[in-house]
Amino acid sequence: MKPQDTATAAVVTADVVIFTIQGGELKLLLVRRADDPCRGQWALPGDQVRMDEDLDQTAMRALQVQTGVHGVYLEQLYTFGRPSRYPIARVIAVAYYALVPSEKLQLQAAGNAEAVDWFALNQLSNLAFDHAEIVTTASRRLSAKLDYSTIAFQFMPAEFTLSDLQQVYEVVRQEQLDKRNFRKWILAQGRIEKTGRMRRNGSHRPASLFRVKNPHSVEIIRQGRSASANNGVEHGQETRMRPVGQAAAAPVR
Amino acid sequence: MKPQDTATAAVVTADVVIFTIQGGELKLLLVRRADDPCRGQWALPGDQVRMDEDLDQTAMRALQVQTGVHGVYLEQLYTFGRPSRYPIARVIAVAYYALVPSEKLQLQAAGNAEAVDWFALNQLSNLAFDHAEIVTTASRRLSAKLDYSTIAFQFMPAEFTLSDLQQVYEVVRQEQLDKRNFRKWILAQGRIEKTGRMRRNGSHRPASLFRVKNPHSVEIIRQGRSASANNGVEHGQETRMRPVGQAAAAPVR
DNA sequence: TAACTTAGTGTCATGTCAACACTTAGTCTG
DNA sequence: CAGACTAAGTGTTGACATGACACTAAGTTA
Repeated sequence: MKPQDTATAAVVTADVVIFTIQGGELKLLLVRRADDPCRGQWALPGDQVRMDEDLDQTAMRALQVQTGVHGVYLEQLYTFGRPSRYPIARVIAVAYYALVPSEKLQLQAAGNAEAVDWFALNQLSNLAFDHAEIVTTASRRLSAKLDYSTIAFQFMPAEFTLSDLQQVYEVVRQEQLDKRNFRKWILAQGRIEKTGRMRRNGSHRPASLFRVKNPHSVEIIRQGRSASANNGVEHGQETRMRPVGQAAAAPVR
Repeated sequence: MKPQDTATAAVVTADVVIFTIQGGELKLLLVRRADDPCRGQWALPGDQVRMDEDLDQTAMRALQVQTGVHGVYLEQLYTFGRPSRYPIARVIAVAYYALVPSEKLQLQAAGNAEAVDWFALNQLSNLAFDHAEIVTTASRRLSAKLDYSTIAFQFMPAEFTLSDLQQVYEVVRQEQLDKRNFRKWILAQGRIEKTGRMRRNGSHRPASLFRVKNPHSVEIIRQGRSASANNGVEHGQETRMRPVGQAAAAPVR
């Protein structure tokens, strides 16, 4: 509430889980630490929040330094502050996650061509600090959000096929989807449209290309079906997850 | 990531939006500030994160100091860190929200009987700092979570009627529900059971009392209907929309 | 005992979801 | 140039969930 004299001045960082889809896998960007706590280990890109900088700005800066990309989806995830998460100093991490379309990927080694690489989600070495936990939280959030928002489009390049899009859902959700049902569902939303062009690659029928009508917005889909009906009158009168406490289920009491 | 010498040591606080249902209204607890930035204004209860204290602990402490209650639902919400949100110093607020059952309400003026009071959500004076924004974020989260989790039970006393429970949904969601459909829906979940006792108050038929079978857990309901498909699912935790950028819709690019 | 008040209960139409297989349009190869 | 190969593309149906809708039951009070 109020900064007292006995203040705990902590270092605050913004760390970003940068996701992309590459080669049919969900990957994220890691940086090999050059400095000492955990030197040599892979860690999430991030930096300290500067004095006159918004948290979002710090996250965006970290994102751009590593990937060079602009204008990608970025959202605050959760704040990690266990005192033991960082040795010696008290460092609190405001974690973000970002989605980068595969097309923008080449920019990877933009800044310093130091040790930066993409890793598939399931083959992560042992990450620095509590970054493994942050990654887990981010993956869950991403997967959940695919269901009830249009966030998946944020992975897509300017033009893509329906199979491409379906693959994004399959890779993130880690389950197979039915082709016909998927197409019906995604087209019924009316959020993508044919570009008119075709992609012909392998030795098979070419695929229609689509674009996202509104690529800069992420909307909520599932319009809150909620606790059964509401209005209507009859006879003129009727009328993360992430609670504090153990891992993710029951709050401490 | 790493604390540098040019470090930004910020003050970090945990502020809590404490919700309860009282008199058919969704209310939250505010404290009148005694100290100077914004002295005299109403603000969310909160305190600085101490050096060896987890963020969750700070939030719980703030909760207990003001309400005296133990064992209520507490969940991290979002972190607010605009440099301008606090004059002079850089103060970053990790916001939490808590749900307190109406039964525990009397404990209100437990600690210091200073200025502490419950306010209906729609009649808030002008709050200190960016606390109005925090409250808005918390309300949205709460309302969303009612839909896809069993969080509503956290408002309930040990025994309650179905009408009581329905009222919680109606008050938070701000819409009327159909009695028959609500009962069907809530009972079909199998998460509450009759205690066998009745409550008789007004001059009308008495109501059966119910209890929550598993009052300490908050579960996800809506089992991910997702993008059409075959097998079952798991589920994450989650929140709702809040991409970096303009208010709440489109991420900055 | 009549009036009042909230508790409590079931059906049906509609929409949504998931399961399911074959045809089309290309390329490649023999 | 015909046959094999590959991924694209396309509808129907049954099961289930949702939401609209009205009257009876069991107390209390006048």
